[in-house]
Amino acid sequence: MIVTLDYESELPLYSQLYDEIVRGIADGSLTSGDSLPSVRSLAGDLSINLHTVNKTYQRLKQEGYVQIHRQKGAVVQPLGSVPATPEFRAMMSRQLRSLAAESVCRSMEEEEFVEQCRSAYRSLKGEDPS
Amino acid sequence: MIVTLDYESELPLYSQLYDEIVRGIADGSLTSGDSLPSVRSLAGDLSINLHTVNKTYQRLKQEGYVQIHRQKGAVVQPLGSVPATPEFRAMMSRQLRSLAAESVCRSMEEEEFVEQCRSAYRSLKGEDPS
DNA sequence: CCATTTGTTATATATTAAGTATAACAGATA
DNA sequence: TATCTGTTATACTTAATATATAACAAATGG
Repeated sequence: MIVTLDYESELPLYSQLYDEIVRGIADGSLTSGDSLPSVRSLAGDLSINLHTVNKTYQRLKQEGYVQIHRQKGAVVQPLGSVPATPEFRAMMSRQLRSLAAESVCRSMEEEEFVEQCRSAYRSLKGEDPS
Repeated sequence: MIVTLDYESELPLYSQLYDEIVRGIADGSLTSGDSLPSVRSLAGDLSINLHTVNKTYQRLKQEGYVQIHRQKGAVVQPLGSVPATPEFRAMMSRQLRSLAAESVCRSMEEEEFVEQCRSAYRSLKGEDPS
């Protein structure tokens, strides 16, 4: 799994890393039982601090995406073991409303907006984006 | 237009305020030619600093949502005068991919995901969310 | 048994973002 | 000419982000 970080991004590094790993789980490149690299080795590969990686792993654990064992490291949980909680849905709704508002202001019609969303979803599944 | 700010949010105040105003433009409660409150009066109403409001207005201006005149203040531009630039589409795509990845991990099916997106869009237009 | 690797915890520090507090300036208006 | 407007400048506090070291504890493999 190849991870690239953008130091110019407004998103913090630990957050970018979090996103990439979640994407890996979603698209199947990371699957149940896989171990993530150790915090030290991944930090070394990315040339960032071990605590930054650790913060990412702690968040992944808190959400339930991985379990952390003393020696095996961060182990990916089965896809679907994390429920769509009300908190998640609320967060999703907030973000979607902001995106939708900007899209409306920019004259994006409902169908184009929805198709962008659908294509984002399908791109994870390796399906035809159409 | 009623604006409420959440000091517990991870989003900065100027960003929350930005979102609310864009939403106002999108849903029609703010329309072409309307003047936003002066930075001082809005800051007073919200009990925040004038610079925080000013930062919001500067971003709105930069995006093209408002024009700022010396005495009239921030004047809302016609809906649709801001194009869906490639930069906007890229930002939208990034956010949607993150949302979609988390949704896939949480076993949200494509149709449910897409319907959440559609409903976020429709809620702005006062249409039936179904 | 022992060295190594693992996550974990603890400090300390530097940088930047966010928000506030004041003050002053300049253009427009009544 | 007061008074409103946005604007600019300076200073300050707080919190978030990221880094740098160091040490500890559990598990593994030789």
